[in-house]
Amino acid sequence: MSIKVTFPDGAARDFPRGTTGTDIVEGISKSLAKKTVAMRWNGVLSDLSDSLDADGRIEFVTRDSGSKDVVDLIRHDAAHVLAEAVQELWPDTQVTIGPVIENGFYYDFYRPAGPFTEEELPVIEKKMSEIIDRGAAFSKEVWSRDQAKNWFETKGEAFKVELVDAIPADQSIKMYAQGQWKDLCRGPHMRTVKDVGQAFKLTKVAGAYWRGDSNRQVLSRIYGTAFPSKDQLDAYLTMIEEAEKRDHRKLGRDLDLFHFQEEAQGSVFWHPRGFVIYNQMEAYIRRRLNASGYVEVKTPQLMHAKFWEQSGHWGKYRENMFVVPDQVPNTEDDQPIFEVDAVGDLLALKPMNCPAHVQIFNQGIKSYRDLPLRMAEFGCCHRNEAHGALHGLMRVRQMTQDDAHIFCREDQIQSETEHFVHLLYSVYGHMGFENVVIKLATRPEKFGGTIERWDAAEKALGDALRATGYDFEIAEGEGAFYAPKLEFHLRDAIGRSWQVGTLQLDYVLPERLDATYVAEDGSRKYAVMLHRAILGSLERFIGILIENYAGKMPMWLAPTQVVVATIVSEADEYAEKLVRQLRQAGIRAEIDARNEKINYKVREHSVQKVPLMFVVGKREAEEGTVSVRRLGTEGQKVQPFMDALVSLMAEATPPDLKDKAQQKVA
RNA sequence: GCUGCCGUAGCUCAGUGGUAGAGCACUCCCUUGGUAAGGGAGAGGCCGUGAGUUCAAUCCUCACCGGCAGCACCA
Repeated sequence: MSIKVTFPDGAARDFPRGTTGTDIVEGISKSLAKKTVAMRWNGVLSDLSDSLDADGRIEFVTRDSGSKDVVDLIRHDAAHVLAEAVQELWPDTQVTIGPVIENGFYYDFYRPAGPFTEEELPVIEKKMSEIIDRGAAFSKEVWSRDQAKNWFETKGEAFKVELVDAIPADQSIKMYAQGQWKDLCRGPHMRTVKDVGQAFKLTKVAGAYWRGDSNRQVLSRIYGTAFPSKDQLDAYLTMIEEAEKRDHRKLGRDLDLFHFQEEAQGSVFWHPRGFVIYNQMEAYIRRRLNASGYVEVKTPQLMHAKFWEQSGHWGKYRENMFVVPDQVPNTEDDQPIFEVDAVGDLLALKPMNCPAHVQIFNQGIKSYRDLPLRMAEFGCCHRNEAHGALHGLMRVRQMTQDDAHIFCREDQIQSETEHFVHLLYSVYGHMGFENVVIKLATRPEKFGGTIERWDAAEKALGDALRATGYDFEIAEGEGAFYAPKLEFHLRDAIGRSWQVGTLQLDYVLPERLDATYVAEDGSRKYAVMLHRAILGSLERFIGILIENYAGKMPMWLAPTQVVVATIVSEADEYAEKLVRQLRQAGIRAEIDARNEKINYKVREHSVQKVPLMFVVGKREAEEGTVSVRRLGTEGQKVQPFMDALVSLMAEATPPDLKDKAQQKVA
């Protein structure tokens, strides 16, 4: 009996049934066999030692290819080595899981003596090196459920026992041994632990909940990363260091954009320079919304708790709301400040704008002809986020969203979605973002409404997305309880992904708050609501912008667009005149006539990331010129001031207005 | 909120059981210098807060507050 094995180049050969990948590769060439650590069998990444029982396609995974397969295998195996090292050092430590993640791997442990410390990492790394040098081969065994349970129970591995129990009955239980050490694992693995190589590093320790459940045991997680070569590891570590320099929290302080302080945790103090960016962004998005058929409204910050009961927020969202007693505070020192025992005495700061927008929709009677109604608000919302969740501008307690609600008919969902996605991509394009990840978040376990409606809504969103041609992922079960949603994610400097834009399809709120319109046939129908935001919160979006540009904001957003710097004090008067003219032209210009050398001024404004400098000395003052120096470039260009002003004005035009100007010309 | 680490001048950080130091920034003086740091002087800190140990605490212990990382939660 033989099987037919097809190679990547299309050639096919017969091998005896039960041949292993190792047999095949060794038959081809010793040098290839030496480099090969795993295979793809019919497209599935597999152990090289697997025996092959049917016809199929084979592809060898070589360690020096540097492919994602190899990197993942190295990291996965490194996680096993990490676990063995930890158990060798602290035998009473229990192992749990150790997956590969985007830039490395981690392993969660339970150590009775307490969590690991940073200081222990080098010790563990050393032990890992030893284990790798010992070079034990990986070998796979398929065990029965009882055998696996007994083995882990005997070893006191309570977490592993739970994992074994969780494996579906129809799946086999695979154990991988590396020498004496064995772990439950779905594999695959490389040939030996030596294949991991020495280009690995443990990066940090942190707590993590067992099975991601905050009610369960906190485990001690060790993060690490590994690469095929030392050079790649070093390059990665350098990249991380560089990325940390663009942390918006650091840049916010260095560039005097904003600050936080403990009396207002999670709320931003925008400094004049930072608020320029904020205002530019708000003005930009307001123009875009106006041009896209939105109307703008403003609704109350504080509303009665009864209102939130009606909207459903009081029940579902109260723990995230800031609640304020509707009472005069007691001024007696020995008395409680407030005496509140009923919802009737409470107000709440709005965490969302949607219910208030429904109130505006509900004023007067709406006809199907009024739909879609796109209602926007730069709504300032307060959410009582957990302390540990706060993160600079990315996660705040007071935020302003470029929020809007589209009230529409069921048959308008798809066209409104497409309309929105096009607008969103146009905005992201203007902001310089190309890598947008879209997720379609589908029905969660707990959901409101009917399955039919969910299916229809998910289909509408999916169809609309497909019509726009953008790729998207499905985030299974991640939808809001009332509706599926689209999430638009951007990355920060160190690769963390943040949701910015969103589009949520909501049938529930219009029904709760009675948002109806008169249909063509005269009947009353509930409107469908699309909750949508492009930037998400302005705070977060600006945080991402700062990191994306490493603080070097494009001209239209730069807090200071140009500094006129004098070389000698004889040019002061000329410089003042230029700044006046620049400001009259709407340019954000500053003068630097300090008693400092030009080198010093150039350095300082470069560090402050001012995009342009007009340097003026005696010569320029006499000739009516400026010496233009652009951030990030060497050398300068002397040109007449008016020429420089005209090109600066063009460059400082916001991208949407630039587009418009171009359209006019065309 | 949970786990761990951290908390000294505006910033970045040294440091010691006997109440503190550097560089940059800041103020003043000298210097008018042609594209990334000219020279000098000065001012600036209840060493996060509160208890405890000690003859003595910025340093040791505990609690609290805050920051950071991860988790959980989310724009």
